[in-house]
Amino acid sequence: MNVAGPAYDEEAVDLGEITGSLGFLLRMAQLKAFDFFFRTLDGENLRPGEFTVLWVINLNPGLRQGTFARRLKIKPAHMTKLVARMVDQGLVHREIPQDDRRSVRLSLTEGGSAFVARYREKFLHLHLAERSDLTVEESATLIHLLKRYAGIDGDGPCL
Amino acid sequence: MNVAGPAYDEEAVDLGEITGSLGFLLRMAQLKAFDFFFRTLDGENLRPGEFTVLWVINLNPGLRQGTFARRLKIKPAHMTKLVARMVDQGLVHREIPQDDRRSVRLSLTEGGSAFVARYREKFLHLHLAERSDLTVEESATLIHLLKRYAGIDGDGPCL
DNA sequence: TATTGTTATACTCTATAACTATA
DNA sequence: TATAGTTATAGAGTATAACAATA
Repeated sequence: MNVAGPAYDEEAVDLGEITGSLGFLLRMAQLKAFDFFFRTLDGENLRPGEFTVLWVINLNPGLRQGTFARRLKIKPAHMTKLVARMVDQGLVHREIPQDDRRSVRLSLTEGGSAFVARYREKFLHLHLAERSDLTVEESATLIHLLKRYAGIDGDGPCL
Repeated sequence: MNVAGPAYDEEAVDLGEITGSLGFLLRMAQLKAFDFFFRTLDGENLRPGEFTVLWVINLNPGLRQGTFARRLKIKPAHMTKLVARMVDQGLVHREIPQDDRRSVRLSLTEGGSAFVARYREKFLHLHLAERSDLTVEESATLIHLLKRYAGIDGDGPCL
């Protein structure tokens, strides 16, 4: 059972068929991606989830809070806290429209736009770093298949 | 009430270049995979992370707690709580070896083995369900690329 | 009555540091 | 001193339900 493995002092751990589990692999891959993220943006006051929200508001100013939340699969209660924090940081502007005063429409402040602009390059550059061990073609395939699986853009009914 | 169609009343949200971000896609994919998981195992007292730990202990009985934790990228403090819970549930057995009494060696109890055996099929069957929208070939490619990216099994130094 | 968002609570996972008991 | 694991604390993310204001 004991083949000459890579780590002599570390006991070898057989993962068995669980390596065929998409859920397991997604978790391990996400840990690696986050590792890249935080290593690259070390010291910056920036978290992946928050930047994504700012990014999408920047591209779609004036849409309702719930619309953003559903699209990014963020729960309403969590979205409230996220938005409140960003408002406190002076990045996001909330507006209650007269035609439906239950709703909240979101847009970025000048500071918010500047924030997105400032980190845009780092964020996009990160995509290359994330792919490190794969070839350019393999990366493109991985991105494509993940989009398909997650139902983003592509063909399906992408609510 | 709103019947047919991909929601005409829902405002369209442009995600822009962030759909090329591996981190973003991994998060969206993981949400979908977890959704499958909990829908398939609805009502069962089973969480993906916990089952994975039991699974790996079952395949490698007697290894040290820290070895399992490092391999599954679980932090020591969290691992302690996970193991304590499983011991309380009568699934896991802890043993302090005489040659190094700082360490803890883990194995499954009879109940633990039975637990893994009982859910094994559901867990493996889930892998097929997870892939739903992709062809068999695409699924295999996705699994392969994720393994490569995450550094699991394959070629690299898989600590 | 239904919907939009908020508040409150709780639990999981993560991060960190201080601690123990061994080595 | 260093290591294996524990304890304690804090924060983010998620889930849920009850709630207010509005439709």
